[in-house]
Amino acid sequence: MPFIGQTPTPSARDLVYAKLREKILSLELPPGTALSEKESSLRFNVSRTPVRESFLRLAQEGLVQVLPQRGTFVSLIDPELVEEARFMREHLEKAVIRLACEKFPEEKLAELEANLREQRACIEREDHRRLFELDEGFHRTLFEGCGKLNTWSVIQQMNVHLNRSRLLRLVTDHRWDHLYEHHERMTAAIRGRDADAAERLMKEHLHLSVEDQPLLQEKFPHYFKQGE
Amino acid sequence: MPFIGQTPTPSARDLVYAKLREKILSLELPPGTALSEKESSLRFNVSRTPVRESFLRLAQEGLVQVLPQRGTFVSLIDPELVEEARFMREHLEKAVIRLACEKFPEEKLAELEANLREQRACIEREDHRRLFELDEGFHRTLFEGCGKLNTWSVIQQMNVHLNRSRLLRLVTDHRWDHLYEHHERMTAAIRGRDADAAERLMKEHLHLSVEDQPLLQEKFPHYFKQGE
DNA sequence: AGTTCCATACTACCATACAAGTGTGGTAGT
DNA sequence: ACTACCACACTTGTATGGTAGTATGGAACT
Repeated sequence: MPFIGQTPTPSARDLVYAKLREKILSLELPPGTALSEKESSLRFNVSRTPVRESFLRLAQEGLVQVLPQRGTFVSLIDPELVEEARFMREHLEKAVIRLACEKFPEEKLAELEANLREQRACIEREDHRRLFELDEGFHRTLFEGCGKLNTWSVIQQMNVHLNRSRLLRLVTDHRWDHLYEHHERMTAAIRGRDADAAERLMKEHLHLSVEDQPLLQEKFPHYFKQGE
Repeated sequence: MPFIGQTPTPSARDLVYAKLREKILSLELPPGTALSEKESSLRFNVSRTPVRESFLRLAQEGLVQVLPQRGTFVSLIDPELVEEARFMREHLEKAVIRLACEKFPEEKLAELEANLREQRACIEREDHRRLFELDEGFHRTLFEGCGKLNTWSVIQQMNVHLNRSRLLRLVTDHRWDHLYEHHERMTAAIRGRDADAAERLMKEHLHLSVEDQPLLQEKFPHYFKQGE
């Protein structure tokens, strides 16, 4: 029996998809890079079919752009999408953290606090990569504890654009301390059931992520889609 | 030159996708129906490839479920997804209608009012199908006027589940009059820049769409995913 | 020198063949 | 009658060849 679970054996398509997505989100494949079914199929030692299918999936998520008979390219970061991703997150996460102040399973709260501890450790040893993941995990746990995990998934999809932008920012700016502080104060607000404070904190927190967006666009102009 | 525009000639894949999606959302292919790449390829007179690719796309949107080596099935309606879709819409649309009360282009406001007129006509001649579309259009215009069209697209994706449920409701219940009245009052609130009233109206409006969800699940049990 | 045209080397799209896993119904054995 | 087993008819996953459209560089012509 080949391990029955959510992964009854990951297909070649899924593997290729995961690797490409990883490379795109980490900016190892920067915006604008040309991809090719054939080249990728050689690179991953599979046929063109699974490569092609992973391209289509990435295209649907907006990570690549497929131009028929011309080529497939890593999408430029669209500032409009970045802003709307922030907008969505702000309003949905404000609503969720309000829910959390009413009712939140103790187990998940402990998970948040464990996450906080690891964040502290990451700041010590300046492991920004892992800190980025922990930030994701923190917010995810919030949604999970409120039974809104599907909502989080949908946000995630829009979030890929915001995240590429945030990662770019990480290159030039290392002030990630506020981030931890925010998370800590939000957790405290949930414990204290102070919905108004929690909502206010969340709003500030999410506004930070696009704080110097214009500077980024100036610094890496060829990575961004220019306004119409 | 083959008409350069947004559709440089729709591919076979896109055509198959559009037709299947249409059939699924209209419940012509009810939840649970078995599909097959081969059968569909014969039906649409194309090879398996474009059919397969449209299946994958539908799967990513959650409209079908692909079980490797077993088959592809139209997804059951997941009540959890229906509720979260409503949750997302409530909070995002409340935020958007608030924006609309601050600033909304006159042109789009006129569009809303034209939509309202057509809604009235549809109620007269009991064209519920078209009324459903107009309802979609009304909300879409709201997002468009606020420059949040991408957000609407993301909502739409989650919305497919909510919509199948709403369509099911349409079969048994024809009281669509409130709907028009709500839309009219929301438009008035925007004109009068009364954000609090607008937000309250929107909240009520969206709560209506899942009003008798439990009854539906009782009436069409085999269309819904049962609780874990 | 500048312009037009065309061969060529790409691209993604589609059709088709084969591989591998799954469910089912019939059959042989008990 | 019942059970175990196996062949077979499905399913999706992968590989590959051919088609049509696109971009590009060089040759021929003005």
